[in-house]
Amino acid sequence: MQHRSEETRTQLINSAIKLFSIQGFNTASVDDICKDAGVSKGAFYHHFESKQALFLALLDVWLNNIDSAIEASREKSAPETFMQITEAFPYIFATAGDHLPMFLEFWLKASRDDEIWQASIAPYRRYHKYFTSLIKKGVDEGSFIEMDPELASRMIISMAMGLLLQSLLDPKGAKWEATAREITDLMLNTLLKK
Amino acid sequence: MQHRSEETRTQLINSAIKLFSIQGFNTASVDDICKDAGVSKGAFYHHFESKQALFLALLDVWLNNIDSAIEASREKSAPETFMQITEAFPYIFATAGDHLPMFLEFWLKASRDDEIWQASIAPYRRYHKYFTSLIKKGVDEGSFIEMDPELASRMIISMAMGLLLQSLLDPKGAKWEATAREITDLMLNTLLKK
DNA sequence: TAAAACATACCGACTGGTCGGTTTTTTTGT
DNA sequence: ACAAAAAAACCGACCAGTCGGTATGTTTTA
Repeated sequence: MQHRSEETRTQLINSAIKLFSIQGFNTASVDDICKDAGVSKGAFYHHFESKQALFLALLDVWLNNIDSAIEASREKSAPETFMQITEAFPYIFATAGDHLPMFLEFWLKASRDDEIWQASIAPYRRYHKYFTSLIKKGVDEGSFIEMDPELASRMIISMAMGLLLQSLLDPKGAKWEATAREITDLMLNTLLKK
Repeated sequence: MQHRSEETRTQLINSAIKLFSIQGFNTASVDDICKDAGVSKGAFYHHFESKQALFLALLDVWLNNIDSAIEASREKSAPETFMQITEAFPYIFATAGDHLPMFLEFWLKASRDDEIWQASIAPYRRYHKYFTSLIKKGVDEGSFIEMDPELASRMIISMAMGLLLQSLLDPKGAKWEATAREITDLMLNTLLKK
């Protein structure tokens, strides 16, 4: 088979996402991941230098997914408009919501591991800048109430993060996850529109 | 000494909070905790049935702290008024903000461990009910805009959770943690007041 | 046939938890 | 009041098992 090597690597990453989400980084052992992927330990260390390197590869995959989602939403709506915010959110929810424990796992590890922190923070800054610029534009055009743009964007992102967490925590989680987009819209319309 | 037993237990809990916050539940070993507390392993397992039992004890301490904070804020302001919300937030921020990694640790473990989930969810339900009743009252009295009370309270709690997380994640974390209360007030005043 | 991909066997460090025994505190008997 | 006895608190060596990682051998690919 030609692409066997690539398939092995993909299998390892998929199994890692699955097991890290269920068990967490520490509890899910390398052996577990290999077993789930149907691959030997030797194959694992052929593709990844260490368990930490695998985690960084996972982070890379995840950030690329979000990147694609944002880009897709930018192409769908007119450039640099307020609609981009509401367009982008469903993508972010869909991508992050599927692997929410993994999401938290990233944050926890990033807060304790500088290598992972550095890998995570750059895209976060990019999104933050993106939202900020959009809101600033809205304020300049008079379509939003007067408010510090950075503050406003931070509040919106906070809303999104909080809602994501609540959909994990709440017994009615599924219900709220489904309406997360509507709540965000309501928030945007109520808070920002004049 | 009379209270030696009690002091040993307290020391173990304090060391556990400290090390779990820094290293996380899995990485911080029982030996590490005992060493930090200046106590033997035998003493540890005399006070706690298992490492998991220690974690549940920590959760109990933390929830009691928040309980006290909420109660304190209820006593300070007139009963069942809107002010209680803004009064309570600084306490919640102060209590949770000090041990934010621990905060995430609780959530992660709760999402994977039903025993911890059950221990965590009851107080959460209580606070949620508390906020909901306050907002419902405001709507009835006409001091808030028309809005589903549960939805409104959920948005506020989401804001608070999201802001807490951001203060951990952001390089300007300290700045935002300091102004978290002001942002929440702004949110409340802008979104809910007619 | 050489190199890349994968499998197997193994290592030392470390883990949560146990256990026999010692010290300290409290209760009891007189 | 005071020692004897019982109970609670504490100690630290130790166990069986697991971990991430390595060394070496076998198969597959180009």
